[in-house]
Amino acid sequence: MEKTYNPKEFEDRLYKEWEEGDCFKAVRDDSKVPFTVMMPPPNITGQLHMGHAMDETLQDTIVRFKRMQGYCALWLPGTDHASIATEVKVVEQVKKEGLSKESLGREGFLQRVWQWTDKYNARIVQQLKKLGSSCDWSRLTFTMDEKCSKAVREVFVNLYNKKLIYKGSRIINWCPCCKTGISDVEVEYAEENGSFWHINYPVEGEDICLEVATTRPETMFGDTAVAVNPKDKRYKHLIGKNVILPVVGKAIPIVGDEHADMEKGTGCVKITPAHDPNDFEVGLRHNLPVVRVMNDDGTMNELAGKYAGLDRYECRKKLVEELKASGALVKVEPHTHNVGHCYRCNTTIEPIVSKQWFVKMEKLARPAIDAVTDKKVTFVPERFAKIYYNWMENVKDWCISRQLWWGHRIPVWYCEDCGKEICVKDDPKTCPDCGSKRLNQEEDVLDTWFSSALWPFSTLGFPDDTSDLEYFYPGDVLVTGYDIIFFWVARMIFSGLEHMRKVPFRDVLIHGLVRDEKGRKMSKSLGNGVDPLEVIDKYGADSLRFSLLQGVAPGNDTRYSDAKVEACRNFMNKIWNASRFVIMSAEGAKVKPLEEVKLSHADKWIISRLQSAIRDVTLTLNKFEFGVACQIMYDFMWSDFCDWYIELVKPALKSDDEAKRDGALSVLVFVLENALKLLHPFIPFITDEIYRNLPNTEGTIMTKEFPRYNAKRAYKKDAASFEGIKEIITAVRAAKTELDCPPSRKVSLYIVTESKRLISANQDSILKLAGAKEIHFISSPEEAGDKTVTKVLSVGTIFIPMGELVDLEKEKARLEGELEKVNGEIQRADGKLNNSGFISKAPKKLVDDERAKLNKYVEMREKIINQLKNL
RNA sequence: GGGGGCAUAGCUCAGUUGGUCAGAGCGCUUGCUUGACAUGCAAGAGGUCGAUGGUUCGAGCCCAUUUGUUCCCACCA
Repeated sequence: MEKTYNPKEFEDRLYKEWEEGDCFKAVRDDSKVPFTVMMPPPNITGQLHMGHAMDETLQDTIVRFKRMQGYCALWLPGTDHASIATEVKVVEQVKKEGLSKESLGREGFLQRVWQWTDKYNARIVQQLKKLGSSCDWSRLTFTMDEKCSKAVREVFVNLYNKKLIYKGSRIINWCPCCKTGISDVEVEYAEENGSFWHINYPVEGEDICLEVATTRPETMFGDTAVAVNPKDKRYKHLIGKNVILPVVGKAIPIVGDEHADMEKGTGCVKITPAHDPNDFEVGLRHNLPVVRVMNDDGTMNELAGKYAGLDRYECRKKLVEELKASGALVKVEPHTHNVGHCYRCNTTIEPIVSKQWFVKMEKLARPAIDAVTDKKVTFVPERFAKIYYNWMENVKDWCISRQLWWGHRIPVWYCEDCGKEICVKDDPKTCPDCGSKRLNQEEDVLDTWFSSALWPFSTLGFPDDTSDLEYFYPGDVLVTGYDIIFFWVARMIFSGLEHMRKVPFRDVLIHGLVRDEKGRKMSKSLGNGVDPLEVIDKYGADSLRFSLLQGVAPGNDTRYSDAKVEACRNFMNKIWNASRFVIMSAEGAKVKPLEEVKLSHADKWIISRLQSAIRDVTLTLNKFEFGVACQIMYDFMWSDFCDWYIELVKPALKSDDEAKRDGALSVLVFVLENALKLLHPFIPFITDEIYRNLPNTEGTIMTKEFPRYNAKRAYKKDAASFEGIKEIITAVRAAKTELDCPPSRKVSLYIVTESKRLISANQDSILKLAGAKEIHFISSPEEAGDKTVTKVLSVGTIFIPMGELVDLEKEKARLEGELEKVNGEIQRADGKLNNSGFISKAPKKLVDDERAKLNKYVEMREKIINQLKNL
């Protein structure tokens, strides 16, 4: 093995071996319990970013853990066609060649998108592999694959037949740039400085005007009423009369509607049903005509009269001028308001009435809410369930049609002859009513999330009753960020319930965002994104993975920093070197099973620590507490194993006693091998590379059994008593530092203790690690001489003669400090024990422990006081 | 307007049924070429856990109020 950890040397090689060895493949095995994770399919438009890196690392860790535990673990990968995002990109691309969607035609354009897909699909898969993702690539699914299309049609037709899908005129968010409707969740709001134009609408036949205010004056061409509140005394009497629309000169009615807020502005509202969601509702209540005055590209249509063909903002400018000139414009106020923007191109959204397809949500939402209340689906952390409820309980019908070309085309045909609407799974040849062959398919495609919603079962062969679907559905855990709970998680839950009659997964593990070093969201516009591949190139995939898990609380955002990855890389280096030491020491030695080894206190101690680590890592991983699990392994490897155990066994390794040497080595190898297995789900590459170099191993670590807690090997008592040895060593080291004594100077130790046997047995370790030359057991402090440094410990009291090296004043000060500390402890314990509430109500064990502590401290105090006297 | 999150050592953050929980990493101080590792070793300094009140024998941990900060949803004629 090389001297320093060099991940580049083995990461790609190992991944290839895993893949070629079919280690990721999940094949139905009825002797095993399935464990299913569906990868949230990354968009083919994107590169792998830190958010993916975190998402995939979490999933991979869970899956590797479960796989090693003996589950038939399936991690199914895939990619998403991302209809609008991809279409925008490809339009941009062909634009550079002077082409457009229209010039290419539907077929031609889609061909280009497929080319694009093939290229970038491969790229993202490659990137996922670099991370070490152990997914079953033989099942890689693209949301536009044949099997997904089949599922989409099945579901669409079923919902259509159940009347849960309908076509209707509604106000939708229209993006004039993408020329498609987008769903509410795809709209991003931002504060903008605009104006409030106050316009006078003269009342017909009266000498008064109603003043209305608007932020979008150009929509006045579509006004079909002015509303006032029916309770408003100022205007009540005018209800039923008409106002004259300025510029247009058309008479429109004054209606009474609650929507008009008496407190707000003048209390009069212009009603434009075709261009405002609230106005649309008002229009329905009063049976007002819906007059659309804008084209799909954001220009005004012929109803805008002389402004027809002008862009909406150009029209606004000119119209305002005209209103001003005619005196209709009362005033203009500056006004900041939230304006919706397209999440893809950031163009200002125009609410426009339009014919769209919708999924009726009411009936679907109820069971989906119940599934979470009934704990059939559990959000981790729990608080995200609230966000889910909040949305589900107020969910509106889902607009699923998009005026795009890239996506699943809506399976509805219209008969050119009799006008029949046909919705069927297989392309119809003739009209079932009139037999006509002149059928035209609906132009619109479906919202991307329509196919994503089916992901948990479309990937397994739905609607066919496949063996996989039966075995692997429902999934066990879905891992994703909190930003797509609405878009995706909610829709998968109700889709699973509706079409599979079962929830799609039991747990939803929600993680936070990976932010930049300053805590800002990583974004293209800020240019602060960190490329995971560059990080992997620099530090290795394991370091990146570990840094994304360690110290992160479930559901919380985390900051990326090079410093953190570097710290993790150092940990990898530590593991690497410790292993190198073990492997080098093992050369030529016999590694025996633990049963054949006589175990020392230190051996039992480290094995005991290992058992704790096994127990706690298993426990925390089952609860998805990755941050805690990482910390346990970090401390175990670095502190317990490297800093203590390896140092402790070095003498034995150099010993001439073969049995002793082989024994120590057997324990070293045993502990390391188990630790590597515990670490493998987090850091798969380095653990496997080392594992393959360990004696008596064969093949890859990833298919080995995850360690199980062994109570017999917990050695609780031995482990606890060995802590006393560590205490002595630490105390001597500290004494030297406190007195500026070089650590290399060997000192004599005098010990008053009742644990003589324990200390004798570990004499070599103490001498070596504490830097001592001899240990004398004495029965009274005087035997140590009069000038000593004293350490009062739970295993006994140690005295170190310091001769002239000792600064008496310094030692006195130290002891006084110590005395103060002990006094504090006594006071605390005393207080507790004098509290009758504590004595009577706290568990007996705690009270006893406290009493024991008090006794110990009182004893210590006496000893320290004695020592001070001696000085 | 509705709902969250966060506030713990100089910095970034852990702390999940209230009882060795006051922690880690980085940074800082002091000392170490201790034959796995200076991407290292040893010993340290550093925090009244945002504020106030409450529940409890006992509270970063539970409740109420409050301050600051941040996010999501809704609305904004």
